Amino acid sequence: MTQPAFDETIHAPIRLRICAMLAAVESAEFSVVRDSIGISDSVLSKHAKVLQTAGYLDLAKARRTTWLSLTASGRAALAGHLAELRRIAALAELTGPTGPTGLTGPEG
Amino acid sequence: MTQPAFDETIHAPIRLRICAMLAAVESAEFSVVRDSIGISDSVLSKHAKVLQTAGYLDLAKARRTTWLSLTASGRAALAGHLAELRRIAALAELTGPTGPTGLTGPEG
DNA sequence: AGATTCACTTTCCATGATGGAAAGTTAAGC
DNA sequence: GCTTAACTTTCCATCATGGAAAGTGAATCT
Repeated sequence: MTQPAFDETIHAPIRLRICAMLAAVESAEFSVVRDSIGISDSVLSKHAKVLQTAGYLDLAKARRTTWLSLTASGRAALAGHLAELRRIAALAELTGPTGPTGLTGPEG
Repeated sequence: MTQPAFDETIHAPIRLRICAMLAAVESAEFSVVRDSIGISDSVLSKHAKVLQTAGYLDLAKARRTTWLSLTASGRAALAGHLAELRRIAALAELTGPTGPTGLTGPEG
């Protein structure tokens, strides 16, 4: 199974949204992704290129539209990153103060 | 209950770790946080200041050590951010390709 | 008391990310 | 051939981030 691994390429806010969105589908149109996330052409284009360069995204041009899809590697990296986020979040969700370490402050 | 809200201040990798770590306890020593996360003095000091300026972190000096603790506002912001991350992640976890929108690519 | 150490804090500096705007590119349509 | 649609690149300005080193102030030592 997927092991937790923090991935800075995926972590960036916009790229995290792009990846999460694409994870649920086989592929999506450039314009749909752009509008769903609410960013400009140039910004999506640039972030898509970063993901593509990392081997996480595939850009397929069909006629006039470009279809974006995660590669197997991209899906794996996203899964790993989400696992790591859950791991980090789990620390925080031991229901607040006075957790497992029992650390207390100066006035404790 | 906490509503999902993406928080850029918290999202930065190191600050996310700091917040998640502090969420589980009442407070922790500067040096413990620094070593747990594996960063330098100056980096923790600077990130702590960012969180403090945002009203999320409290710095209390007791004798020689500084204790870090999340403020109520910080806990709320972290909870909101984690909720948003879960929301985003949920999109990705509808078990991969061929999700709810049924979008398919050029060869579909 | 003065020197030293500890535990951070700030400054300095260099690099890399990020975004908006505008210009550039290319296939498709008229 | 000219225009349009749909991106891609470039240009530019700003901000974030980190390491190294200098600075600060409260202990502790001699």
